[in-house]
Amino acid sequence: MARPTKKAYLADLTAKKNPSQPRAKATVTAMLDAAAQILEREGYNGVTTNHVAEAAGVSIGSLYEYFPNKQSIIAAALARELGEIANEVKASMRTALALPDQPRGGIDHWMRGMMSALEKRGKLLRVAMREVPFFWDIPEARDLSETLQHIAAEGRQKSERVLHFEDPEADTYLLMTMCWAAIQQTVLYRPTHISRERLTRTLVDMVTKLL
Amino acid sequence: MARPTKKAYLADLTAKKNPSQPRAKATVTAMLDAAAQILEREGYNGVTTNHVAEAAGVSIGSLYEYFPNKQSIIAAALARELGEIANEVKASMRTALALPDQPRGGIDHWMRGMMSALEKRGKLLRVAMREVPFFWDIPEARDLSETLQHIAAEGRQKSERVLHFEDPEADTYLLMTMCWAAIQQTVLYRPTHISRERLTRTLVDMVTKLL
DNA sequence: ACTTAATCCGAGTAATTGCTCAGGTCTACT
DNA sequence: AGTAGACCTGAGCAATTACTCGGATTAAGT
Repeated sequence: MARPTKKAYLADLTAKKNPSQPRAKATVTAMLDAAAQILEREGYNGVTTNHVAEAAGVSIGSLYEYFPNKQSIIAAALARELGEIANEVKASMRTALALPDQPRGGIDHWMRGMMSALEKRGKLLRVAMREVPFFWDIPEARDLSETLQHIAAEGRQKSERVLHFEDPEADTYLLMTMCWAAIQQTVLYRPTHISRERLTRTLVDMVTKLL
Repeated sequence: MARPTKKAYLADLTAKKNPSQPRAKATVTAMLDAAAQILEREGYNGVTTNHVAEAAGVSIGSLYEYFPNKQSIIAAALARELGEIANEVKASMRTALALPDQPRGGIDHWMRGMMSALEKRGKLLRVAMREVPFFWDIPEARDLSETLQHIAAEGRQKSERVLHFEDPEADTYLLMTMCWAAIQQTVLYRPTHISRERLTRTLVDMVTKLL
């Protein structure tokens, strides 16, 4: 029945049915592409089911063949993107750890890795985090935060250095949080008068100094 | 004309008419209270004009006597809150600078000041920043960011200390951004396993160490 | 008391939009 | 060829909701 029933937040964000034939898989991909594109261009309230279907080149009925509701479509599109970010960040950490000139070189490489992973999807992420009410209910979004924490802990261990504060756990958490937040801030909400490059260097300096 | 006309983002967020009589002033206050309360409780998409009017104890017609559209009501409610935050943060900085035990004592006081200013309005701010599409178009929101930067620059000057990096301007900007982001993170999106107090101490430690 | 303007009312309207359903078409498999 | 089921269609329903407008009520100024 028509509109979302009052409290629409707890709607299930999971898929309804899985496409088995290749034709259907292509259709679903097209749907996710369309959803992401419209979300990025028009904002959350600009995403309408009819619009998504049209942009994907399918009919509304087909949308609801694979997704139980509008939110699950958006959630799926974002989940896909978030998964890729997580992979890139992980890969970036791996190569960073293999680098000489530790810890500075590693940190530098990693920071830039995180930045570029976010930057590629800057517009979409900005909208997602600013406007999508259930963004943090998407499992992949929570996962990304956790992944970052794990990576940070791992990196600290492997490079065999420790923060010279009282409590390594809290310190790592906070440092990671701060770096991630600063990167988000600079990449997603572009600062005006200071160049990206200078910020990166300063950030690396700070972290290095704290280790 | 019913619904918002296609692209609703550039709608004017300014008030329509100013209340002159005290009765009207009370009415407008009630409207803003209602808007804030509903936004906090129901989320952005839960805010409907009829609902706001009802909660404020007035009729819809009266709403549109003072606001040109729905968005301007929410914007006004948030602007009021943001202004108060700015004031509290400024005040906190003033007393921080007057404290003995600089810089550590000052930083500690200031951090806690910012935290409590955010904490008082935690739920509302969380919704506002996560869901309100035009949040950063509200002048008071931009102002707050600028105010923070000014305060940081001022504080650095007055306490006559400098970051030992290459570029004081970028350093101050970034440090401020990071602190603010970390505070937002911890206050608005409560971290699970680490206590608020420990985070505060760690944050103060870090900043102190960097100065 | 009279006028004028400010303030308030609230039923109604026009547009929007998530989603259903009754049926079509295509694919895989026997 | 036949059939089961996967896949797709799209007109239309039902609910929602921002906003208008004609008029009532209250306050201010004289």
